[in-house]
Amino acid sequence: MNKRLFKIALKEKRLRLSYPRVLIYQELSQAKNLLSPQELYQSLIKKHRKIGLTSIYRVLELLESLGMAFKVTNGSSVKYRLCESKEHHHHILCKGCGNVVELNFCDISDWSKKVRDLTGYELTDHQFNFYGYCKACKPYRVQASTGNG
Amino acid sequence: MNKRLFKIALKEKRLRLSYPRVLIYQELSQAKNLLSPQELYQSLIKKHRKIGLTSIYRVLELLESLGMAFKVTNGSSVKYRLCESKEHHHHILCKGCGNVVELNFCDISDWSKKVRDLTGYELTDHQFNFYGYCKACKPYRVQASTGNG
DNA sequence: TTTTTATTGAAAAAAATTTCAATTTTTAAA
DNA sequence: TTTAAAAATTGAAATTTTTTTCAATAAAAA
Repeated sequence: MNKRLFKIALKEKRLRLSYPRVLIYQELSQAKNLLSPQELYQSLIKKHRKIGLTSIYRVLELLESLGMAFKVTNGSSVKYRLCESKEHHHHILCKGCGNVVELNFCDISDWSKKVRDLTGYELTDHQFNFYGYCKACKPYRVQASTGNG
Repeated sequence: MNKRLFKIALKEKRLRLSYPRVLIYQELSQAKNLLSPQELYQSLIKKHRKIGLTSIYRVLELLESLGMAFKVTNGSSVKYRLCESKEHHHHILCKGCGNVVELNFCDISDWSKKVRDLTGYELTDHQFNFYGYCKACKPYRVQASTGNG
């Protein structure tokens, strides 16, 4: 997702396009792999950019809340990547290599109705995550859980 | 979910039914509200139980990985509750009061096929979370996001 | 029992969050 | 424009939360 859209998203929420926000956004968008807050911080420091670790955490959280970044928690490791699509979507993660693929479809209508009827809740949003093995990892797969009822 | 099932689950995974595990399980099962690791720890210390904070974190993680507890992250607050059902299920959280309801259904067949066809991944498990407002909070609802595509 | 193996918890380390004064950005006024 | 005022944002330091390490202990198996 490109910088222009970030700018627009910020404007919409009356948030400011500050230097740290741009820095962090750019660094993420250039990254080949998922980045941890620490990696992101070190990477910027190495480039002699003025940035505080606090801002790293804050901006990553902001990007996630805007639906522009995806947070991958793997055990105790936390990493982020920018989303390719600006539309609402879900993700699937490979349990072997950690690769993430975006799923740009979302048929939630049946679910919504069922959930509403069953609980009386008014749905505002949702989050689906899928886990599995990608084509490359499948052959090496050991002891995969089934765990989906 | 009762203690017997915890015992069985541990045995299946060749894990031991240790005193800290039982303690924490019981404390959670008696809790009226969701509990943070710190709350759980303080609560046990007040009752003069011998327990380390490290174990709290470890056992909560264990329970979650067994599908017996649910971790609710709300901003920077982390809380846990025991699941009522031992079957695979999903959750819906109220954005107003934080209440959690279990959703004991899961029609994932369409999704599975779609995801497999689209990505080539072999699915092992998934996690759905829904957010919204419960009946009680609906009238007070302010500025709800739509965010579900 | 004895042996093997898993688990614990204190302490240390690391990660994440909060606080708050200084700074930056935006808006409003001249 | 330029300047002044208002509001949001920053980051260093302090704090809190979470994780790791590892020797001691407890549980299960032999």
